[in-house]
Amino acid sequence: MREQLRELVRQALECCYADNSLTPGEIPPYVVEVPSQDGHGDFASNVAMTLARSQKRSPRAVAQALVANLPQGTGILHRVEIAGPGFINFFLQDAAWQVTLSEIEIQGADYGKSNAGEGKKVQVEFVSANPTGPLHIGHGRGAAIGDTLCRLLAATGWDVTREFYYNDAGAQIANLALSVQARCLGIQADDPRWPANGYQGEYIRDVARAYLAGETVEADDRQVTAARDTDDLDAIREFSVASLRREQDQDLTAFDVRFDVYSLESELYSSGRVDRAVKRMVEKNHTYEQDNALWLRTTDFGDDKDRVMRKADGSYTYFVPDVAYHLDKWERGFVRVVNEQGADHHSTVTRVRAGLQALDAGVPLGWPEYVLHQMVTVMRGGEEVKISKRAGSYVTLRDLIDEVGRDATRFFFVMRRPDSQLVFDIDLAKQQTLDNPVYYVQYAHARIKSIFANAAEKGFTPPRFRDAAVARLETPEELALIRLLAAFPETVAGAAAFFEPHRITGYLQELAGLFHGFYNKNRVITEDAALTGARLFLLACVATTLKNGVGMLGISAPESM
RNA sequence: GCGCCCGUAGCUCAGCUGGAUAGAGCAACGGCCUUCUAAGCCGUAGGUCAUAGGUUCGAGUCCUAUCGGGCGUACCA
Repeated sequence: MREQLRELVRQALECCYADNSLTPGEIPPYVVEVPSQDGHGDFASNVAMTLARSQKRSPRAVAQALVANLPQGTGILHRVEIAGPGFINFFLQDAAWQVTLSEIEIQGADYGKSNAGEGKKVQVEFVSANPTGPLHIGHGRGAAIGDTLCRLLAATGWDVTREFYYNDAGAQIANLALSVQARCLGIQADDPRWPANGYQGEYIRDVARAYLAGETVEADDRQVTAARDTDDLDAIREFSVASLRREQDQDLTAFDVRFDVYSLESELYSSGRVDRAVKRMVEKNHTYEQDNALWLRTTDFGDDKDRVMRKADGSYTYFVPDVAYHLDKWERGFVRVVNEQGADHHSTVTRVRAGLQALDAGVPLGWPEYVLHQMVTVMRGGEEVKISKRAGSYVTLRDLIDEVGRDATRFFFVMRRPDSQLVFDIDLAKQQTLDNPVYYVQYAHARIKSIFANAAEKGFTPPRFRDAAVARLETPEELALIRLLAAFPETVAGAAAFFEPHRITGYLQELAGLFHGFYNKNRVITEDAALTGARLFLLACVATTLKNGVGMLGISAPESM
């Protein structure tokens, strides 16, 4: 609907240029939007104000010319007015909205989808936790945002690959192996023989026990049987990594998050990709030697100082394999790559992009894209739940899922802009009342289903569009609902384009709110069969949209609650 | 010190990439209800958009500076 109006405005503008009622020129950037204020029409455009300057005429005069040239007989416009400083307000015929309801029926589970991606390949890397412990709250937010982004991108026509990257070989993993080995040998954390900076969590004991018992563990991307030999550090490492990867997989599965591809940092080295990338940067003259180290001139690409690539001891700094990894992503054909990470990794953004430019491989500026989420604070009983990884006791993702449920956890994690810090109120998330936004949204869906069940007992079923007297839908609540239903596809498109899942939770809360308001004010099942049918049809459209919306968040739409 | 993010109602947050009188939920206050889903519904009040400048027809939104919070800022990942 919005697009149709944009098109009408464009046609009017070209007519004005053609008959010289406006001085011919460019088509300026302009918007057609839903006004925030009731009484300003169904849609409004600022086009006249953006043209006023170049036309050297007042915005209202420009608007006059445009309105005079609006195409006639489209059957959707009721009236048009010029208001305020020069807005053009469009009032649509009620019948124009009926198209929306027809569309929802036709598209069903696909309503809300669009095709901006045109089937092009996008990769989303998220979570990417190293296998040194259970997933914590921060990973949970990343998992929820990343997975939702994948669903949104898929819904807007992208061919999405979900990828998980981790390190199974570095210093932290060696530390993990030593910690498990110590537990195997019965060494306690307060023992002088305990490894420096060893992992003290209870889960380390579990891994050690399983290793000694000769268990076999199977993760999504690897399977290992314990060698039971406490001297074989390599075997302990392999087993520990597999064990913790399996733990993470179980948590992610409980969260309904899955990956298509797992990538290992160690493979970047063993395959020679790291060396190849370094060699190429050297050949392209973006590096220099100084103080026994190899430096990348990242200042050529917007960094505030150059960065060391290869240390005096011959090993690479952390961003080098990251550059090699992203070159690999590029060579795999992803025209877009999105990295979802905690904001504490933001320093890598400039370096990885600089490294890719230094490779001169045709990678566009600003590739890859990043979504960095801020910290999560967990509140219970009005107090902050302290997270202490060192002590080995902290709120894990699994704890949260077990306590408040998958749906509520996911909803809360994506409810805020990734950019802003998030307060996770456990008490609110658990509440079975309408104060809880998840409950509020899901209950709207369940309530509609309940009404359908009630209607069925009285012999009513929701009709097909062609049999529904949709013209009978004329109360303010009904019209507001239809208008909001019509805005769902563009809301999804915006959320996907700007990587902002919270637009979906906001939309769903608003839609649920309008529905509950409608419900409280109007009876659905009445003696008036035609009106009852029309309302049942409307509610079927609301239910479809709610279900599609929560589906994009990976959340269920219960039939009853 | 430098970089990135944030600062909007008492609290938690929106504000659709510069538009009209800045919104929602909770809490507060006032009323109604016992009717398809259940303590629910309606209404009222609440603001110098951190501060000060700037850009322009128009700024919560863009620019500069300052203040406050978070995260980075190692030849750690």
